[in-house]
Amino acid sequence: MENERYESAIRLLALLAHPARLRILDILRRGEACVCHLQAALEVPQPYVSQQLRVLREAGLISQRREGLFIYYRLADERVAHLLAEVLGPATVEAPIPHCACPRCQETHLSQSFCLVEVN
Amino acid sequence: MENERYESAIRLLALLAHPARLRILDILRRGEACVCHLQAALEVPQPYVSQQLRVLREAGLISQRREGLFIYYRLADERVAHLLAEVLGPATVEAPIPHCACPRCQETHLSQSFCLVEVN
DNA sequence: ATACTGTATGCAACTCATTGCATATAGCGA
DNA sequence: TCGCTATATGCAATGAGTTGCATACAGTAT
Repeated sequence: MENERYESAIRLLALLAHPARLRILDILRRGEACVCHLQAALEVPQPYVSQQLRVLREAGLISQRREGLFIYYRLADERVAHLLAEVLGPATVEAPIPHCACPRCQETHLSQSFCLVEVN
Repeated sequence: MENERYESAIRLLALLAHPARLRILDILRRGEACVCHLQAALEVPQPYVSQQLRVLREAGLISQRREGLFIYYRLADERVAHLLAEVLGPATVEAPIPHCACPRCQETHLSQSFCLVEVN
């Protein structure tokens, strides 16, 4: 079928055309993030985040990696980064997220503090 | 609001994530086309085509031009061509459309016949 | 005027994704 | 083993877009 090209494109576009999923992908294009991180950024219930992550995962757009209790997600489809750049512009620097408890965020907060100290 | 960027992107993506609209835009990126032309290509009722054209028009993605009874539509937003190239690949040559009655199609059919004659 | 053709509009019915929430699972530490 | 935290799943209710169809409008020609 020739119109498989259309169907495939539509599946991809429809996945991006969603507030929560678009924000998730926008965060992930800056690098890995755990669920609690995404939850803190979106300010929505955790099951809701997991639900959208499942949709994106089953579509092959993201992949996951477990590290203890935490599961880190990342982009798995390079088309996504291109599309995001097209519709959102280049990736922006991560805005500070109100209290995310994951170890990675703790590190970031620490290193940021250190940076400030060093510069001063 | 910062998330106006997201909303605007979502509106655009959602407009493309639709079988009829995506095909219409894919045809229009090859150049102008009248409604009867699109109708013949999609093989759907004419009111259905006009309806989707209205959606695209009100979103500013396409513009129109009247010529007698015929109304020719064309892309009006250059982001669309970029996005289509991203998700569909480069524009393909127009496949022959089963009997479209508009003058432009008649011309095309004629010139194609002439071409064949010349080559032979 | 009238008839005809190309295109647009309005609206109801239906479909399907979205969302909320209760609950289940997985790993870790005591 | 038990409790705790991070994450996942299932399912029902809601809601928004899609689709079909009857009809209206706009040019053109006779």
